[in-house]
Amino acid sequence: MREPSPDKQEAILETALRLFTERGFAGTPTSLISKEAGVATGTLFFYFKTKEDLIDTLYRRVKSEAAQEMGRGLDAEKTAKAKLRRLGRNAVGWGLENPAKLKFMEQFAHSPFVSTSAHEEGMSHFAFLEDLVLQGIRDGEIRDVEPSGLFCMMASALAGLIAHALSTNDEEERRTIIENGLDFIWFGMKAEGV
Amino acid sequence: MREPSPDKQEAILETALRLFTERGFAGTPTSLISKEAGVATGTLFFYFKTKEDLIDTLYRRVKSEAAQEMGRGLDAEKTAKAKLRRLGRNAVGWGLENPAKLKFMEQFAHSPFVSTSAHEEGMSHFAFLEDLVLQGIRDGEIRDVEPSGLFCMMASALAGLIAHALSTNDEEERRTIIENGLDFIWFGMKAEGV
DNA sequence: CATCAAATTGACTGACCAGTCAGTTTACGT
DNA sequence: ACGTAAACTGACTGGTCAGTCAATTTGATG
Repeated sequence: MREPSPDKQEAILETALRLFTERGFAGTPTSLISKEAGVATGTLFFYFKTKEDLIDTLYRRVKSEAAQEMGRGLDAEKTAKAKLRRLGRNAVGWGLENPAKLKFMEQFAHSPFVSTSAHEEGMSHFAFLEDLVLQGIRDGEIRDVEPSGLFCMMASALAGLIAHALSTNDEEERRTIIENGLDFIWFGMKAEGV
Repeated sequence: MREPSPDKQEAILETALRLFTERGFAGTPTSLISKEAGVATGTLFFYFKTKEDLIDTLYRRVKSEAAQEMGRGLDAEKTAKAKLRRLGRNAVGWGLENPAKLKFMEQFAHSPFVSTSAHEEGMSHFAFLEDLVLQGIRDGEIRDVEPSGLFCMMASALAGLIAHALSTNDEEERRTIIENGLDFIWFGMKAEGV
């Protein structure tokens, strides 16, 4: 017998991530992925039933990694304000360090040819955020409105912030962009008079 | 002689918009577009040099229409706050009435296979927004930070708001989502103590 | 070492698709 | 009503690509 090689599968996933962000889903043939990953065409289809399966798997991984990274250290903070700031900083930090993964996720999220199930599964990783906001409302720190709306605004604002922060290479300027962006989000959420 | 028929070109553009949002760029063959538009394959390539040319043309149109719609009636408002509220309402209104065009633009914006030139040209339509924010800062209504950052946050927050507003059919709930969302954006931008 | 099942290979296939082009139709000027 | 140039047609082509499969290699196990 012989065990499946995690190396090969890993190489395929890594190569696919890079190529997808460089050339899009439709623009990267599986033949190119396997070639650049140093495996045969058949091997790719041994590890992934179809091209879509490969994309889905990649999405699940990246999304789960992102969620984990963003939640890091949130428990150490006491106030909702501090938690959110930490979350925002984590998110921006992750996005800056993994621009390829970020781009992949954006592309995936807006592509009409991917399964809804993967989308929904991806969202489940962010359940802890819902709690965070609810707790913040209960404590009077966050404006008492429909939490899913706040969550949604925050998420898209964060995505915009990361994209904008990525557009400069000046370290100082970038820091300013991030701080201003996090302020924007916090002022948008906080209860009046806090 | 014979003049080009605006009807045919229009039919192609409309059909392409619908199919692109339903199936993505890569998922819609030109043959299907021409078939559903009721013209021959060759006619599509008579009006548009390539498939990419068709997509670009569509983008330019939609973006320009969106910008015009969003700027509607802004001059009538006096304060930056009122202008922004009006802008936000216009944007959400447009997005709700033209979900296909919105989806198309999102897909386009995140697709790696479209020309950068079209992107940049598209942005030029929104130049008036820059002025709006600058004026607001001068008047002390808006927080005095890098305007492009504010602009960026506002744009992505608006996109998120529209997407969220589209997710419900309950008229009352939708109104609430929009008002809360616009509040989020305004609180994120306004100067403290205004 | 021999065995065997799983991993791996890459040439191949059937489907699909952007774009072409030689021919046909249309409507306008004269 | 005729000539003509542009609009329009759709069968066709050259190329590409997802996925297959028969053959081969690999390595764990007895």
